Amino acid sequence: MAGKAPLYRKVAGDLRAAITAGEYGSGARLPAEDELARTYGVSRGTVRQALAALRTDGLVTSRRGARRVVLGGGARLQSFEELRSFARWARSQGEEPGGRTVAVGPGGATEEEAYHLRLPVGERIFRVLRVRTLSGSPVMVERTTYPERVGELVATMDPGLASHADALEAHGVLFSDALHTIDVVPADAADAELLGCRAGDGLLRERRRSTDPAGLPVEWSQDRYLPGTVAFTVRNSSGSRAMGRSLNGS
Amino acid sequence: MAGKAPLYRKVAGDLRAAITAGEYGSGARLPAEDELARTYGVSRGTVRQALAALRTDGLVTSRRGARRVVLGGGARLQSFEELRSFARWARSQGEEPGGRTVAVGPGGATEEEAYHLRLPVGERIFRVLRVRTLSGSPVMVERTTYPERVGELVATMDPGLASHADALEAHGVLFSDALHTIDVVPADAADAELLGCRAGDGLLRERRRSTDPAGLPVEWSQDRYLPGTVAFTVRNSSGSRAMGRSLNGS
DNA sequence: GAGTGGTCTAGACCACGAA
DNA sequence: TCGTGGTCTAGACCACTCG
Repeated sequence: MAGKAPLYRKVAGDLRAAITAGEYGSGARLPAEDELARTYGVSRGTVRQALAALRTDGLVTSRRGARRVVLGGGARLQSFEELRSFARWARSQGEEPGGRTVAVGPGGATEEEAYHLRLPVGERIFRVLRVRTLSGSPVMVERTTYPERVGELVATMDPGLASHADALEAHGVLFSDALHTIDVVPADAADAELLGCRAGDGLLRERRRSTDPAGLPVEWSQDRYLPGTVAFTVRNSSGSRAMGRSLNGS
Repeated sequence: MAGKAPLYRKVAGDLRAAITAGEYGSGARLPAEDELARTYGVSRGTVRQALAALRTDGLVTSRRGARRVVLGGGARLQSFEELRSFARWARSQGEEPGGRTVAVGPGGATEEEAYHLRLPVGERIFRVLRVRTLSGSPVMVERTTYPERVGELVATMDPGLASHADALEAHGVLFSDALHTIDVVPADAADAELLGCRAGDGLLRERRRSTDPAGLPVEWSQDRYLPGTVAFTVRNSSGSRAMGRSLNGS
């Protein structure tokens, strides 16, 4: 099984397991690349590819001339998949994601929508307004705009569907890249009613445009989270960066 | 000059310039790797290393079997350096960063501080409270805890210094990795007074732990931004991720 | 000075996409 | 089917760290 996985992934997986199992100890030095290559019976290039992944995940450091150092395990990585889909992320956190589609329908693209979806103003698009819940409690209002070809699929979906992302992927809509902007915005009247907060309360806002491998926009979304429900986590390094989303644990 | 830069960086730079100059056009297909290798007179491996960087920056896609596609230029990348230091980021945005040190002094690590700095509770640490400004207006309150060896350097610095990061680096304190958590928190009385807002207003909070190449924590900070002043931007892809911080432009 | 990671090359085979 | 990106190898040299 898993015979399809590339070699470097297997090496990375083994190393990750060994590190999180504490076989090297936090702060310890990793074996040299040459030695790892011998140990795993692969070339040094493959080992380096595996280590690059661990570097991105913040598990090890790297510095020319010095051995790699194991960074404290602590926070685990959250993948692009988990970041992209509220439902997948929630499940990975052991929460039960839910949702209710408040409104869905076609319309003409506003200037903002047209800009983000790279369409002419007035082009036919689909808008979806949803309330997302964790264990039954509303935590987020999601306003998404889809280009026509994607929106037509979404419009036919079950209003109670937990994950649009899964369904879209099953229809061949691929998500490849996303650009997120995170800030604070006061709740408007609609937000207040849907989330059960007061108008004017500061909400955590995430705006997101996702594109497919060909660079075509597939979604433009504006999500507003109730304070204290989620936090976004970002890991970055000189040379590599990573991000995820986490439940608020404080 | 810059003869010291690795080859793949030069290739990446050339490609980046060509792309942002529109030489390929948004949505266009990039030349094949083999062709780029011939064009630049380097091996395919080097071209791939350059393209990996562009992929991380969200400038091009990649899919096995298909040519790479140029993604819309739009938002430019913000580097780890800009993300790490408020002052450097501000300057990169054409803003004039300022700051005022409200309080600084040694103390014993609280449980939270000890956890994040990986020290025993009660260990000697330094706390710094600063107000950061853009063009003279306060936009952020920064509460930072440093381990002793770093804090002693910070404590001797000019209270009006714009960039602690630059000064620390000059003293050999290296920042290599950082983990950020972003959420919303109501302003307390101190925040309200320092930022000139009302207590209870929602502030954008960024908590951050930075470590050096050896994995030793060098800083634990909690920053609170006035709403509407900054937004964090994150770019991620299946296979690579990036993040930055941006001025609020809405 | 020895060890180690960073860079680069040349070539190979495979999996997938598109014509 | 053919071109393309993804993976892997073997070996080389350099820049840097550390004892």
